[in-house]
Amino acid sequence: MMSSFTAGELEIMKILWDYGEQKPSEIQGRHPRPIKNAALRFQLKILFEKGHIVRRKMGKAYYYKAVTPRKGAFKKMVRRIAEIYCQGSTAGLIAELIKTEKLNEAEIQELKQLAEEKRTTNLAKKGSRKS
Amino acid sequence: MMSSFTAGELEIMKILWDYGEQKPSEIQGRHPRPIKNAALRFQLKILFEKGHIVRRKMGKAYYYKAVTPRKGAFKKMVRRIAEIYCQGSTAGLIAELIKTEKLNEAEIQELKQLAEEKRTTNLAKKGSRKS
DNA sequence: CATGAACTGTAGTATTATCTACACTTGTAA
DNA sequence: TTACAAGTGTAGATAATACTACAGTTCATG
Repeated sequence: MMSSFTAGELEIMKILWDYGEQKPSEIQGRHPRPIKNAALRFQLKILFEKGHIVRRKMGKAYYYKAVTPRKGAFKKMVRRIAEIYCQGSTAGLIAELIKTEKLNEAEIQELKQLAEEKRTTNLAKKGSRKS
Repeated sequence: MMSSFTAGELEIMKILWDYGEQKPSEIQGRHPRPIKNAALRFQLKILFEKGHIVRRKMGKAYYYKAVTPRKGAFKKMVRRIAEIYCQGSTAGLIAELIKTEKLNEAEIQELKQLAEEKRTTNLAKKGSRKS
């Protein structure tokens, strides 16, 4: 569906996002499950053809790098999950998460703090829009 | 990967979650894209075989109903997105959402309120554990 | 400059997801 | 009770994903 990633593609994208430009054997070593070098390279090829990664030759190997940004993929997944479980509302999604996820005291304080910061930032924007 | 849904399966599960027990033609009418009746029924069959839905005959049609709960699927997707984008921390995920999603004044207040309620609930539990 | 470890390209296969076509069945209403 | 609209089951096509095998290429090194 859409331009979202398959499970296998995500495994690889995560490694590229986490560790930056790498050659296949490096990715292979960081892969969460045993995967043959050729199988991995085949998936890299697909990601390359879809435009999610680029590559350049250095020495005798190709080094692969993500071009589709982690944040963009994140946003897409968030929209989707909000769509399916929270009538499309991301605020509703956050509310649901606060209600259902385990959070300790420090984490809750942190979230309240972030919410407050968000509020003042919003107000500042609103103010500047008028001037 | 895992026992999570494919894109097509999710489209159907969402309809079953939203509208309850239905027959294929009804689901077809609510499907987000044009889908042939037989194609839809084929996907229902897969979901049935995987145990995500059940069916019973009423009149001449089978009526399908979700048994896999919406909340469980939600949790699974949340874990996954937290894994990929927030080092597995759901608190980190919530923080990221607060920082990056558009939220209006009322929504922010609501979230702060929820966080506070969560805090007091946590404290209550901690207290009762001692007695 | 020969050699071998490290890479690459690609052809072929298995599996899964999705869709299509079509013939058979059933309930109901005239 | 017959006819037909509404449903059903299923075989087979197609496409995408994932994996395997293997032969060819490249570069650093003795």
